Amino acid sequence: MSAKMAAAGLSRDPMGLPYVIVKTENYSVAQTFECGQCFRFGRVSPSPYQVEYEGVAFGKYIRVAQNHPGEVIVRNTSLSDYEAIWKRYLGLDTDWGAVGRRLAEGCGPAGVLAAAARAAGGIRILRQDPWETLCSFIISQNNNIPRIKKIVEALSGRLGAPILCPDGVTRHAFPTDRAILAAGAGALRALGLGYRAEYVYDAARLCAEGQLDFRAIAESDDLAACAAALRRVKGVGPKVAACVLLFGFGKLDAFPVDVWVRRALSRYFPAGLDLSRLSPYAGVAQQYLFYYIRSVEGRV
DNA sequence: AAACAGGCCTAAA
DNA sequence: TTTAGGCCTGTT
Repeated sequence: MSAKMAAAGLSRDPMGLPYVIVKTENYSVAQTFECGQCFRFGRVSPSPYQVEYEGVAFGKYIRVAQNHPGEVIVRNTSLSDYEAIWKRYLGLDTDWGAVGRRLAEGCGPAGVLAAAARAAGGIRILRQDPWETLCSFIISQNNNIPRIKKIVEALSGRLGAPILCPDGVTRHAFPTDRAILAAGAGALRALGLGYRAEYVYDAARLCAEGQLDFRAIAESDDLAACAAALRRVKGVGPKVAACVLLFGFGKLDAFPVDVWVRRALSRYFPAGLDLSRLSPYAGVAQQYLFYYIRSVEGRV
């Protein structure tokens, strides 16, 4: 994976934004940001690029653009921020070819998983901020993606640190645990979280009290233990815990089972699916399946 | 207008 | 250990 700034003196694109071009393989920016793993990115349209998404992560505003599957353009970033943040966030430090080969050998050339991999193989699992991921997927429960996005934006806009962006718009970071704690559960309810307000508040409380050790989770290889740690937060069950491990910690073997995946499993694998065949990348297969059945059902 | 949305909690078998 | 209701809120 190579990243380079444009040559010296050309470090800004025609719109005046500093950018980095990354060579890669079979990367779909659209699938990656539309597959439901993150809630703060949206399509930029019109755009001089074939596809372009914009959003906030790790307290910074970026745009991610693409003209073909072999190249990703990260806009509004310095090279050092790319190396320190975006390379990892965008999954550009992972050998996805190896992931694909392992999944292919686990599920064979025919069958639904192979079809799903063909349809959704451009997806990259993002490595999002664990705290933001935890809150976002608590909010996601019994909820739909447009409203999840709306709530996360409301939370950020009200409680997150402002970010002045090059287009003159002020955007906002995702709020810290302290900010949520200070706001109180009532304020969260007023922002539209509904009964999830108490859950997010509880997450903030545990974090602020040091009862939730993200570093320990990040360093552990014991998925069950990691999930158990996350489930100490009220409102975090098996599905949300798995999502946080997959999308917030890059634990690619975590396998969230939601209504869609449950549907896919019962429809396509009535006899059951042996997840160990997909290990240690079962979560990637999960995301392919999720994307696949939703596209079959016309939801994407 | 009843049901549903990338679940989870509590109570009860 | 598994199962039944209830839950904020917006949309269809």
